[in-house]
Amino acid sequence: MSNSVEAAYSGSVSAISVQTRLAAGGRRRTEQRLVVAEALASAKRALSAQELYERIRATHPSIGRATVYRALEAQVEDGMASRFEREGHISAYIACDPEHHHHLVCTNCQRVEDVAEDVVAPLLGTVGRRHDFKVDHAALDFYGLCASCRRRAR
Amino acid sequence: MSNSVEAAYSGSVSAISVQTRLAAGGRRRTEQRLVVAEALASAKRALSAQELYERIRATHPSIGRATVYRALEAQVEDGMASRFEREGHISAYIACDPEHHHHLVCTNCQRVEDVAEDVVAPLLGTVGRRHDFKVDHAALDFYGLCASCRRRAR
DNA sequence: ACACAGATGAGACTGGGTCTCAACCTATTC
DNA sequence: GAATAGGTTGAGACCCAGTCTCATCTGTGT
Repeated sequence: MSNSVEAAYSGSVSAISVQTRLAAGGRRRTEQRLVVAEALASAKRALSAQELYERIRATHPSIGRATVYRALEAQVEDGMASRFEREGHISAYIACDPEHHHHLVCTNCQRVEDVAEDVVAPLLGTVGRRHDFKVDHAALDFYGLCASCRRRAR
Repeated sequence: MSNSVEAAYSGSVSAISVQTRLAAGGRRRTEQRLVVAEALASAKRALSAQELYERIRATHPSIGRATVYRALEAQVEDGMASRFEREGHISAYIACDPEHHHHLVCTNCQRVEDVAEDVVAPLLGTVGRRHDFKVDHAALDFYGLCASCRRRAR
């Protein structure tokens, strides 16, 4: 496998932090897990496990389907990705920073943006107080049309 | 089938509005759809389609599995219920008012509360403005421990 | 280098969900 | 109330995302 995988990392998720988190909690840093993380990070949109598997197979034909599923599961657990639901009862995954867990999902182009944390943060406290409920985690996903799809629609 | 189905309705969702919405958009009012709506409404917690099917079979052994799935799907479309994801990639459903689409899900007892609408409503506008994104719908689900489970835990 | 334990790949398997189709209802029209 | 049209139902086949198993391999601490 190529070491260009490293170089492929760019943008908000640095290669170093990915390297670190790939080995979180007694997990091993394997080529496959790195490839899956890279493929997801470079997608910049929500992909199902199956779609990701097929993409990866183009360049790494020997990778197993179960490996991709397991790697995605591990990434979600370690906060490197988050999962949400797409139409048709299938899971979709997107790479993300551990601090940005809420998303704007464009229902047209499937592109995903992070929601600014300071917009949603106050809500968690408010909700907990108002309902006497200890919020552990929340899935705040907004679906709609992104700016460019809206422009194109006209 | 009994007409006690009607009587079973109580609380926030009135029998009349259910009757009306059961026939929304050229849909027909059938015994089965009414039974499914009733069973979900009286559950007061999130149930998977399979669980609901089994509950209903206890009193209506002849109902088909597909019918329950279809009825739930229709209810979600018509705003009488909403669907969200439970651990293990399965969908869970809960009856709700068309105005209350956001939930506090207790990860211990699976009970679900509605989030007060006025708490989340401002957020939709804010998010749309901040990110130049036309929010169509949002899934705002908060997971954690409800007051009574927290008390019991001590 | 060695040993241990986590990770992998292939494929069987599971089970939630969907589809098909003939028979059946519900609502509407005459 | 009979006729009609078209949505709905139940049974079971079917699909496919996701999981499990197990022999083999490989990363990691010593």
